Amino acid sequence: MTRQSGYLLPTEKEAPADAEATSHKLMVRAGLVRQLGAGMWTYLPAGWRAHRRVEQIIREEQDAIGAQEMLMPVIQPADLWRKTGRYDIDELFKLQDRKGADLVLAMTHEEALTFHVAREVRSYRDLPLMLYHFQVKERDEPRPRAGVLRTREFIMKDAYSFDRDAEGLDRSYERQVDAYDRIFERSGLEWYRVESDVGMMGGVGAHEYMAPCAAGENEVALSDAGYAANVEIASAEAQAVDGLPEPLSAPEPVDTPGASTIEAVSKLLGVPQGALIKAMPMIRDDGRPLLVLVRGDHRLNEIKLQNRLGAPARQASEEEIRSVFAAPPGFVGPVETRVPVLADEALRGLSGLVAGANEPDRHLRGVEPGRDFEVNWGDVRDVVAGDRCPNGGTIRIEPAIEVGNIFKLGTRYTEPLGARFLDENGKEHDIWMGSYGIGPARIVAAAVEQYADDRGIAWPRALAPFDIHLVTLGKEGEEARAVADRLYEELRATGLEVLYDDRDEGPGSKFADAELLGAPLRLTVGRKGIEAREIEAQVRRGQEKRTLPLDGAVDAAAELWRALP
RNA sequence: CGGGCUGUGGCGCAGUCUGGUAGCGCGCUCCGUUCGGGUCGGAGAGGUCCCGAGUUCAAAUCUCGGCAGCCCGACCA
Repeated sequence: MTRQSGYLLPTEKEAPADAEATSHKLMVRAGLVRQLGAGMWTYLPAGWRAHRRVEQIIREEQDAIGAQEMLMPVIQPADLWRKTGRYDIDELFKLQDRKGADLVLAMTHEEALTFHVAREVRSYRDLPLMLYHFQVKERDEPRPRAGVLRTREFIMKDAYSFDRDAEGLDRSYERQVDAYDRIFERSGLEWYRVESDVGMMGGVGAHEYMAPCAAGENEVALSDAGYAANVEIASAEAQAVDGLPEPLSAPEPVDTPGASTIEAVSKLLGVPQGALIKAMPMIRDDGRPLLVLVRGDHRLNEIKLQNRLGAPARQASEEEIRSVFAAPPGFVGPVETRVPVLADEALRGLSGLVAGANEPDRHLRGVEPGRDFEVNWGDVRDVVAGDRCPNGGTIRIEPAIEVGNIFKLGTRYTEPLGARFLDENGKEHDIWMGSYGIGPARIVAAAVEQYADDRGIAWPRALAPFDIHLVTLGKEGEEARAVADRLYEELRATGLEVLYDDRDEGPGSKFADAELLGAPLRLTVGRKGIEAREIEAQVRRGQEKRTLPLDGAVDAAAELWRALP
């Protein structure tokens, strides 16, 4: 029953005062969602419709690659999480039952499913296996934000593959890549598949699916030549520095009183920032110090550094800089330092550089890595727009929202949870595992972000809560009302999802609400049109209007709808 | 976790500095009017001023403590 007169669709003229993101404002204004607390959101009927449409696309594509839908609990024994070493994650909600037993609210379901697989799968004959469910995830986010884009509770489709070896995992992973490509293609979103960091998940490979939009929390490095990677791991050739100083035969000191920042030194000495060596004193996880160098106009990428080192590292405190690095903060440099040096590739081959002198108010110029100090090399900087891709393209950087991610986990979870199988020779092996997540709410929000205009949402056809918004301007007893009533029934009979605005409102507010809610096609039945034996059709994207003959209007509308994006 | 901001009918806000009857717009109810782009007029309903303690004859307003929400950053499976 989707007559608007009886449907809970509370639209608002004004957005919540504290909303910033487009999707946050519009999803509230259009009556799709309401907030219950920080990072806690209720889906009202129309919003839940959009969510379910996304779910259904995902479900169909998962089923199509042989994944089997199931359901696992959110509340779980803490022991499982202790076994995989994830119990101490801050984002994990922890609680106790009345007996004092430790429980957690699951943030994903690797532990639970691997627990079951460890018990039910004994033989290579049981593999490969692909399972999934749609289930609430709970995460104690340090900072929920932007409406439904980052919440503490959300529904995720998470799928898990189980294979006998790495080759099997590769095949399962490729099947999910195909399924995900189809899911996002069908959703109508603009999207990229990008290489990504494996993060805390552990494992051996990962991709993220990104939907570009202004409210996105991630940055994606792209090139027209087809390169696509999360900036967290993106790699490219640095642009040359304009105006590098002439090389010197040996470093020479130069007074730089008070110039402890790249900008200050650059200005004081009249050299470009790219001619400076930015020296970052770091302390590795095992306590060993390390001096990391990047070009002055570049930024250190801590994820790439961590991957290069194989272990986390943090910035040294000022105290540690003085004691361990024997240098005043702001004037640290690689020449005659007492700690190992790791330099970014962008510094390779450069000379005539300026670096800290490890004494107060002084720098060295004419520095050349390799000649003036021993160095290990690594790619540890953020790429910047304009860098050259290995394949020839030029990097640009766009904000994007992560709408899906896929991981090759390997034996990260199966090993600690004892998920093993016997091969043909009766020999036992760990099962190889992959995990594949999608957040339907983010797909909904990304669609709102990508296609909104100044009047409201403009859904892609695949995700709209309603296919057609039928608006009657006729009052009870008028012909326009009777015609619209009939049209409503006939449209529904074709299988289209129709929202019928039969409210006793003026045309202005009905049109405004329809454009705010954003169904791809609006049909208007009014007295003027009836007299001319026609109804008006307006395509939401671009607001193009046309008239359809009243006779055969249902078929004409359905045909028009099918042609929409 | 660091920085900033905000809590006043359903929504958006004023009032707080300078203590003294709680206000405006939208929305809501009823009557009339209008009816292809948020009509117009009239009459109404609706508020623990986030919570607690304190100062005072008197607190939305001053003081102290707490809670909640938002934004930036850190963080983020």
